[in-house]
Parts: sequence; C-alpha cells; structure tokens
Amino acid sequence: MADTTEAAERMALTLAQGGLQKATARVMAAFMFADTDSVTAAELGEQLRISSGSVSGAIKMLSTVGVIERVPAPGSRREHYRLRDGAWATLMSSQNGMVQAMFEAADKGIEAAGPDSPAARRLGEMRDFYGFMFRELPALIDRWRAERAPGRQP
Amino acid sequence: MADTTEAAERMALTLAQGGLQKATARVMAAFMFADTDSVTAAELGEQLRISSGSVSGAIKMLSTVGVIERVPAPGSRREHYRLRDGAWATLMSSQNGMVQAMFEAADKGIEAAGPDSPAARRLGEMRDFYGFMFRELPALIDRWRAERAPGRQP
DNA sequence: CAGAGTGTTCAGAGATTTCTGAAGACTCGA
DNA sequence: TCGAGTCTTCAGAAATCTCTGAACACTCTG
Repeated sequence: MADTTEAAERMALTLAQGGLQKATARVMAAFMFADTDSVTAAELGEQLRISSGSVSGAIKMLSTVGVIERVPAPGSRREHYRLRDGAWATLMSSQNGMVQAMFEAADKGIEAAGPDSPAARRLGEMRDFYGFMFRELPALIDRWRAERAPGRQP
Repeated sequence: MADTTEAAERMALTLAQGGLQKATARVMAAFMFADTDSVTAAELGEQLRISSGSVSGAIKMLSTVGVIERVPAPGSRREHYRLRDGAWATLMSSQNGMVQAMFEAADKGIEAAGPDSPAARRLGEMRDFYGFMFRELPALIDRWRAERAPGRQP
C-alpha cells in the first residue's frame, strides 16, 4: 500500500480548488482516508497539525452542509464524527443555491434593462439556462442515488 | 427601466461567489448588460473604474474559457469583444475539469489505501459518483443546447 | 520605417481570507 | 454543585489573493 497521507493531501488540494477552505478540505480528506469508522476532533487536529479552532470550524461547516454527522459515542467524552452516506451527492447538491442565485440575477437584470434592450436577449438566455439547470441538476443527482441503491424506499 | 448598474453589480457579486475574481466578474456582468453588441477594453475600464491591467487579465481569462471572443473591428484600432453564444453553458462546461480531478483523486486514493480498507469503500463511492457526473454532466449540457436550438446541425 | 495608439506584463501595494491560540462556555459524572 | 475534560468563539497574526500602474511590446497607418 502506497502513501495514503500524500493521496489525502492531494485530494484536499483538489477540494480546496473547488472552494472549500484549506483546513476544511484537509479534514474532509482525513474523513475519507480514516482507518476507523469515526474520528474525533482531537485526532484530526493532531494528525493534520491544525489548531483546535480550525478543526471546530471545519466540523461545523461540514456538519451544516450535511456531509458528516455526530456519532453517539458511549463511554467517551469526546465527540465522534463520521462521513454520512451519499456525502458527495450532498456536497454537490449544496451548490444548487448558486444556480438559483444566477437565475435570480438574470431575472432582476431583465427587469432592470427592459425587455427590448440588447441586454435582454443575453439575460433571457442566461435565465433559461440556469432555470434548466435548477430543474435538471437535482433530478440528475436523484438518478445517481437511485442507481446506487435500487429498490430502496425513502 | 430600473438601475442596470446595480443589477450588474449584484450579478458580479454572485459570479464572484462562484469563484471568479472580482474584476473578472464585473467585466462579465458588463458584457451581459452592455447596450451594444461589442465593447472595448477601454470602455470596460472606464465604466468599471478598474485598471487596464485588470481589464486585460479579465479579458484573457474569459477568452481562454471561451465565453467571449474578439470581434473584427474595421476602422477602429481598439479591439472589440463580445459574449459568445451559449456562454453560460460554456462556463459550466469549464468546470468539468474539477469533476475529473475528483474522480482521479478517488482513484489514486484507492490505490494508496488498498482494496480492503474501510477507506476503500468510501473512496469507491466517491469514484463512482464523480464517474457518473463526468459522464452525465456534459450530456445534460448538450441536452440544453439541443432544446434551445432544435434542428441545428453541428 | 517612424511613431502614435493599444495591449500586456509583473513587481509591489493593498485588500481579503484563513488560521491560531487562549479565554470562556458547555457537559457530564461523581 | 463542583471540576475535569472538551468544544466553541473571536481578536489579531499570518498567509494568500487581487489589483494597480508604469514599463515594455506590439500593431497598424501614413
């Protein structure tokens, strides 16, 4: 088995490119590569050499988005966390807000520019495009979920 | 007609959230709201109050991605640029590299962690997810293009 | 081919984001 | 209720990213 640390750091770099802050990206990668099912904040901080504050912030962000969750940890005072099933689909879903914002920006733009301006044609295309994506992206992600777990009831 | 400048600035803010740098986002919005079909670098700089260097950088980036293009400008020494058709679809397509990088990061991770580790199960799901998206996202964007311009030959 | 008008580059200033670490809040068992 | 252990917060330090503007390069025109 090759160097998992390097692979994790490489993945963190990619995640950071995608918009996560560096510490959060490294924490996310650490979750992916962990040998155990769940990990504690202290373990993450020690392993990645980042401050407790950074770990806390990363965990808060990842929890809010819904890619990790607290695990009941009987007999331990430290909180345990683990990746949730379908984390990557969740992460991508969380970017739908962006698509919606684009749609709304186009809409407001048309209002501001008036319907007969040259700008209106461009803004109309933009609105249509993001409207399409706003409808279709969630459907695509749902299709992935269905393919991965056929026959499950919600 | 309401204030187009404010609508443009608002759109630029959204674009910046999406990862474009601020000057580039403002230039992109200016293209969307322009009253004319094409604009010059000088016009952009003056209108947005940004330096020539920033305008140059923004134009370079937007050209590279393929959302704007140079327009032949007979009788003018200044370069003219305009939005290309399907700019937004192009912009979204340009993010496929991200998806591919995620897929590859997962793949390398499995190699590094070995097939029987707990990490391998998580990394396998990640690889499958981004593999799916890498196939399906371009198809989705193509469907948009087809819906928008039915019956065209490539 | 000279020169005016444009475009590009890049070092450094400036703005912004991110991280740290210590103070304080919280939690749970005794 | 107390106190040890853990977590969160946040002001300021550090790191990073972005913009500026002047120097340089390029490209037409006459």
